[in-house]
Amino acid sequence: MSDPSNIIKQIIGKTLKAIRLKQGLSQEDLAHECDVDRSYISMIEVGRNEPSVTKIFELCKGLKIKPSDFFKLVEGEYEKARKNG
Amino acid sequence: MSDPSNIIKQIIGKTLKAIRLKQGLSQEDLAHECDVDRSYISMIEVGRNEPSVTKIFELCKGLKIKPSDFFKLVEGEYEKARKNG
DNA sequence: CTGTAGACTTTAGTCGACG
DNA sequence: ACGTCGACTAAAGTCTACA
Repeated sequence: MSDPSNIIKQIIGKTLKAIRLKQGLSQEDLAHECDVDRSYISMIEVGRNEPSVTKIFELCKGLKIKPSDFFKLVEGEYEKARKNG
Repeated sequence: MSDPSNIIKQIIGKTLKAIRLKQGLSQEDLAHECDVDRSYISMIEVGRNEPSVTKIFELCKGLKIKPSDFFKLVEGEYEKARKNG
């Protein structure tokens, strides 16, 4: 069906990982901060699962960033991907 | 525990409906624009289902708004809800 | 035009354990 | 410190049809 499903999943994972690394956090650290499973964070970052908006809000809380800023980054990457193919 | 799951679900639905109505669109119109089922849009607006980020991007495309703007509205309502309880 | 109800398939999300 | 596999429960998402 609509293929953007995979694109966004990948971008979310990539974005999450970039922010986490920039803050010098391990997946375990973040998992503990947000009270979510570490293996689940791994799945998100790898692009295997697409987290719900609720989960993203929790993740952002752990990362101390605003969800709207996170989604702005995602949107930026999405537009970039759509331009290039 | 505080059930943020439900809160965000409700806010997304409420936000989607507000934007849709402001544009004078019916659920059917929007469903046709985005190529998603009409009954599913109803479920979202009523707060029964929480749409994935991918779905929200599709919905925003049909509404001709930027996803980041949508999430900004959601975040605003979320903060408001957290302040009041 | 909208909400809801089945019935159904796919995916998210949790958890323990292993390389 | 990270990825993944397996198994499970819950929820997303599709579609038809009725009030």
